[in-house]
Amino acid sequence: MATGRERGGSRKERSAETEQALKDAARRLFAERGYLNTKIVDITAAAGRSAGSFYNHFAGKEELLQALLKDFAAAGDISAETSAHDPDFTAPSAVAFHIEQYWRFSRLHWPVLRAVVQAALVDEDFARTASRLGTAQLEEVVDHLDGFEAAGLQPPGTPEVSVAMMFLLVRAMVDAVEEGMLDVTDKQAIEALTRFCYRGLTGRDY
Amino acid sequence: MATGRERGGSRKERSAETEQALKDAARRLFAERGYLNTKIVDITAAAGRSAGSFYNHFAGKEELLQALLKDFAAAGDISAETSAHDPDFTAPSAVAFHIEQYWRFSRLHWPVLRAVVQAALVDEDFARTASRLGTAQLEEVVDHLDGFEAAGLQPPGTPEVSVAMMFLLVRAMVDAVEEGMLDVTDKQAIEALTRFCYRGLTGRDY
DNA sequence: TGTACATCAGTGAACGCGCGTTCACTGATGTAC
DNA sequence: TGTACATCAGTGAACGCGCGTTCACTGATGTAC
Repeated sequence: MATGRERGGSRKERSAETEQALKDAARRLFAERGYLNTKIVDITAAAGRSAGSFYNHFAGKEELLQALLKDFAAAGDISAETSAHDPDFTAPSAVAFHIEQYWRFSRLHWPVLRAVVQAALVDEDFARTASRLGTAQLEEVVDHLDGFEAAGLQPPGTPEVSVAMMFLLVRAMVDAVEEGMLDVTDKQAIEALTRFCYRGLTGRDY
Repeated sequence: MATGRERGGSRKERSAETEQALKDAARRLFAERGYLNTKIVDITAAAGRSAGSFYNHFAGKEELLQALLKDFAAAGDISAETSAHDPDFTAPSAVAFHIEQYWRFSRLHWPVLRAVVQAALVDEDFARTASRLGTAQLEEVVDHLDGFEAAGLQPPGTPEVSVAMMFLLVRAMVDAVEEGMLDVTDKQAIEALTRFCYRGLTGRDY
């Protein structure tokens, strides 16, 4: 008996099931031991399928990761919820909002984001993807400093650099927490980041 | 003719030359294409030696990287110059000093630091090393916030988290600059970081 | 509805590539006498 | 100082491991009539 016993339905259903099982297993293994340390047989084994089955669904590990990326882009939390918000960083609440959004987004998609960063070390295409992911938010947010001059505030550097520091810090912090180097709750992290960044950007206390 | 023509001297000298050539080549290749993408034959070829020669000097790529780490630890700029300094972050100059130190250190040793991070993805031992490198500075510096209460200042989080944010940000910024994602001079970067961090830590303008 | 054939997801052993590592060999440097 | 032998850095072809990828095969689902 070659095909699954207890798995049901039509061919398409079973194929979709297997594909999903592979993606789930991959996401879990990527998170556990990293993209580079995860072998294809590890994925198929964890998904309860045979090695050969993998290639009915993906041309390779890279394509699987692309699929994971596509899934999370489809979820589209990046700019979706960020659409209706206060675009003026002179207000602490605006900074707080962006920090929290970006924090939650980064933690939620951490397994995939981390996998992309690791894949980028070895694969040209993912290097570009990673670079894009890193700078995507920047452009949408640079103009949030536009009100500074009128408010008599001076950002710590050029708008680009100032905003970049904010995002770099959040990402670095997520990494540190996920890697277990820093032991804080989400709430603590978000608060500390918000204060640090609001102060850092504006020069106002908070 | 097996051994080098134009390379001179005693056995020990020639051996030391080769070892140095391998280390130089490795450091260069690690910087160019990354630790994981650098094969042992790449190193030996770049050093103008044969593949087998490598193992007269190192048991593997990991041990070579350990040697590079040792070299840079021997240079010992980490705490050496940081010994005589102002340990009170209520003073902008103290923050500026630490930022600049850490910035220059990170950029100087960037090839090796980056290689260690990459090696950590695949090698348990380097994971520990990388973790240590990441937190080494923290402990030496947490007490620099001790004067805050007396000065009526409140850091953005616990002392650990506050100081961690500073170092994480500097490191993230070095990465961004080295990877070409951000285009700033050292001077610009150091100034922006100093203002951002001094403000972020103290809540004072600067 | 039943029968005969086609298609397709899945299987797992086998294949083969890339690369790390070994090893018999070379020729020069070091040592013994 | 000269000769004979030992040692050692370096060489590069060969070996072999790990892992990605293929492929002949199975058995179930889908289709034709």
